[in-house]
Amino acid sequence: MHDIRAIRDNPAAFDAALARRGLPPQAADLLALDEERRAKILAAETAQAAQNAASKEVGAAKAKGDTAEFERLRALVAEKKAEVARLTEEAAAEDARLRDLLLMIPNAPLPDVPDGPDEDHNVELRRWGNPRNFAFAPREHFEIPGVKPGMDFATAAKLSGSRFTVLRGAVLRVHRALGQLMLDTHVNEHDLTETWTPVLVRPEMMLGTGQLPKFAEDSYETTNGWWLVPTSEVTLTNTVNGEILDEAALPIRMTALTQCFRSEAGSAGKDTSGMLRQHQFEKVEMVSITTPETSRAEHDRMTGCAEAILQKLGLPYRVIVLCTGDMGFGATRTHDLEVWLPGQNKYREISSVSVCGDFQARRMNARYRPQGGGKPEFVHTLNGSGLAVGRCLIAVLENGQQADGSVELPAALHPYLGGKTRITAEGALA
RNA sequence: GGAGUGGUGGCCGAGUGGUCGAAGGCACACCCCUGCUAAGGGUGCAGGCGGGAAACCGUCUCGAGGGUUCGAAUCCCUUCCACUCCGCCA
Repeated sequence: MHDIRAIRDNPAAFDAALARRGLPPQAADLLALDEERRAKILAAETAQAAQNAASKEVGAAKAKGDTAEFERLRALVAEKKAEVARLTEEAAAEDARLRDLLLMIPNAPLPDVPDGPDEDHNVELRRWGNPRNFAFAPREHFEIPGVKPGMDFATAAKLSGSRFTVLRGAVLRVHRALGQLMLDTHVNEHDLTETWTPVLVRPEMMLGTGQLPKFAEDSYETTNGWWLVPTSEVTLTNTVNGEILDEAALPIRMTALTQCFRSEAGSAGKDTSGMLRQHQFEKVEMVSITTPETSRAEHDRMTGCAEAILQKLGLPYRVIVLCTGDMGFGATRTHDLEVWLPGQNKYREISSVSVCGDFQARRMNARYRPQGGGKPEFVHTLNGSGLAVGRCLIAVLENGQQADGSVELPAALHPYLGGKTRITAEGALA
């Protein structure tokens, strides 16, 4: 959420930021509403002050036994009270209107984010690793003979419908190993605190991180008003919702392995084969809570944490910075990691690492008290996948596939597989 | 699901109709003393909103919403949440 005072101070900068997102200017409308709102507040508070003053006099009049004056003041208070009630209600309504509008406006891109309308204008920052040369036509993950017995879409469709997968045996073991490898790496080597959270949350939390109110159709709501998290960014980030933290406690670095639930509304026809795009998937998430001064450096650090996983697995990838038109709602800058999928012969997103500035913090009212005292300030928040486990499984399978239908697994996984190194063409761990 | 208790400032914790935005403690900041490793003293220190160049002023907030009253953290209603006991249960 944007700070209305910042918009007041520099409306042109605000509209320029919107323009970079491909949105029409809104500062004038917002500020007009803000004017109205402040006028209402002033009127309401002036009336309130009058009522309070009269109230005090009432007490004095009563103490003196001045009945006439007492009754006169009583009437005055009653009159003011009605006026106050009307004006405060109007002021609150203006305030809510303004807030509702602000909640729907995306974050401003940082200056060094490339401009562009869509993903074609994203900029590649670097590549790591070289795609294998296959002496045969590499298959997509769900076509690999050794994978097929462990990846059952028909049964999943019976149970739940499309965009679900049933995993079994060796493939599932690799899936589980990947999650463990990621968590261990982040905990042991990156100093993140492993955290286990609910996946059902109150709507206020979804509002805090920005999924609500604008993107309600992308997530699932339960019959009693909980929401299934589309990412544990929601729970990890909202752990500081409403808090005033000591600066000394920052940065707070968390990681979690959770189920994620997305309705994938609007993605009909996209990635319908395999388990690339699912309604339910597993993801290791990273979240950092920092001061404003350190959030940019933290962004690079977090990007590195995600890259480390792909490097351990020997999976070729590239890092891109999303252009203004492709960035998510709450981000000021986003790095996507795209892993090489030989079956598709392209790089596909496997991680997205964003620095959100104080955008989410303002929604959550999450602050810290600066060292040396002073007023609380909003924290900065960052989140990133480290990594999407299902997509990582796909990458491991496709990159490790052999001509005979078996899959060679990365050495980093072997300890998590009881020393086994491959999936046979028949689907067994060996 | 049944019965009960409770929600106060960054934290802990007093406060049961007016003099309370709120004692005390902790934490934190600055200063003094001491002189050395969980010593002492002093001062300051809730947050939001609005006005103001600023000093500062106004206003709201004691989970939330509503009510009683001239006046509510304190009384009443509703609601949310937490905890305890019982029941059920992975």
